[in-house]
Amino acid sequence: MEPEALRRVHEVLVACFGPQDWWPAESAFEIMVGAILTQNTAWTNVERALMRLQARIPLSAEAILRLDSDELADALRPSGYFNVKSQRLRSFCEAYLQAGGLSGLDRLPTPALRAWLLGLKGVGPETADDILLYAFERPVFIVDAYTRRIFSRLGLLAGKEPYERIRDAFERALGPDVPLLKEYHALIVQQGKAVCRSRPACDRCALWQTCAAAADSLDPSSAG
DNA sequence: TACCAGGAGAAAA
DNA sequence: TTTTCTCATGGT
Repeated sequence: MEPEALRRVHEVLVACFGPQDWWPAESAFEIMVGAILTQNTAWTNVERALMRLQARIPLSAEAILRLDSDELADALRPSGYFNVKSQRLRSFCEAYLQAGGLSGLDRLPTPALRAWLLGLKGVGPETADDILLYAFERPVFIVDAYTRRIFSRLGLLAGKEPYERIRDAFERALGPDVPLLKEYHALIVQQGKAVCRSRPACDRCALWQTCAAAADSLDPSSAG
């Protein structure tokens, strides 16, 4: 993964979409809850679920654990997979409190914190890195379906590389720059929504084509 | 009506 | 080890 190519893509995405200022949440704990609820789910549905949950309880691990299981699942219904996600959220809250909450976990070095997250049921690599980057402000790169789609379109990824290989390549190329890593992922999500799965790109990908043209214009080797 | 969305875990091959 | 199946609502 060429660092220069990744920086150029970032320039193009900033030019197309502007600053994103992510993650949309009021607290680190809300980021963690959102990261679990957004698994394979549109963010608008996650927002509905968060609103329903906050209409019932203040958003805290203690309050979630006090909530009846059925009522928790019902609150999460709009985010889909509500039975699965209610169990995952409860087990996350139990482990979170046991580990000393935000301050307790924040004392861990990044590799240990990542290992702790990955040891939780329902937290895979993407969710763990969402939490590490946005809730704990640790320098990790998040690899999601949009990352694979966009960078395979650009010819920079084959698309089926293992998660860790892609993450490592991006982190080495971009360096431990938390604001950059946050913004880059947010921009990828914005761009990813404009890129459909069909090949070659269809009309729905007009925005993507605009960005691709902008990328070409920034690439001195592709002039002409 | 059919497809897709900011995944993860379990089972099957 | 890799692939397939399951979980589920809401928008287009």
